[in-house]
Amino acid sequence: MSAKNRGINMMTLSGLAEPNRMDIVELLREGPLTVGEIADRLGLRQPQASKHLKVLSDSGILEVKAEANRRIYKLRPEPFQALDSWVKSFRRAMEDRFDNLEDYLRELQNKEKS
Amino acid sequence: MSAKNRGINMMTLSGLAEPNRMDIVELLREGPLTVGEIADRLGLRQPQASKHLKVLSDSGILEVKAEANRRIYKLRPEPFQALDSWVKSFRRAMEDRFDNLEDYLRELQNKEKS
DNA sequence: CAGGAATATTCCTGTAAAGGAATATTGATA
DNA sequence: TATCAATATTCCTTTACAGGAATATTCCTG
Repeated sequence: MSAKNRGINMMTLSGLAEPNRMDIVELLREGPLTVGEIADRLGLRQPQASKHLKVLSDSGILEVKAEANRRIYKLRPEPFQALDSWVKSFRRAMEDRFDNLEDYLRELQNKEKS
Repeated sequence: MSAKNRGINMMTLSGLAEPNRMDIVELLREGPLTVGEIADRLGLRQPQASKHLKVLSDSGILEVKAEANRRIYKLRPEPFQALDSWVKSFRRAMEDRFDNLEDYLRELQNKEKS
């Protein structure tokens, strides 16, 4: 019943809003990688890498493929598409209403008269 | 000398990655508003509204215009443009490299032989 | 200039989340 | 099956941050 509808999944944002996780995402641009490689390349300890990867997976940003011993993580397109739509939806707001502060000021003035 | 360069400002993400602040941003789509109106419409207490607005301003997402007693907050386009560029820059990564997990698996196999 | 409205700030408290260290789990291999 | 490599999980501690309540600040108006 909770989990308000916000046009974008907040987990995507909070997932990305942490430096190490952002670095992981940037690294995975180049292609899928194992936990070990991710940790190495970013200078993270393995457990922390695993934890961040879990957060990113739970938020839908990454997916895992188990390959024997290894877990190979890669980016999922969906959250990025969603983020793209969301950001795009601001274009109109930006162009239109933004700089008619004037209108709003006039409104305020009117309300003074009460 | 810190503040790593990440193609996107993390403050934009952490600014947005909080439900009340996201709600404020969504609300301000419709146009600029005073602190009091924002608090009213979102059912926030005035001090919390002010605090969130401060975070959003400091992160560059909002700007303020002082009008006598009131402070009128509105969205700034730049962070949204930046976010748009950043997200767009993933398109190639998505299309190209994503689903050649196969390549990576072969790589891994080769490394086994050492 | 006293009082009130709009907003910001401070202080306190609770909580979520990140890092460190240790350990558990799973799969491959000798 | 004992062992090793790769990864996940747990427990602990510290820290960042959000909300509540109170108070400060600023500006307007009688």
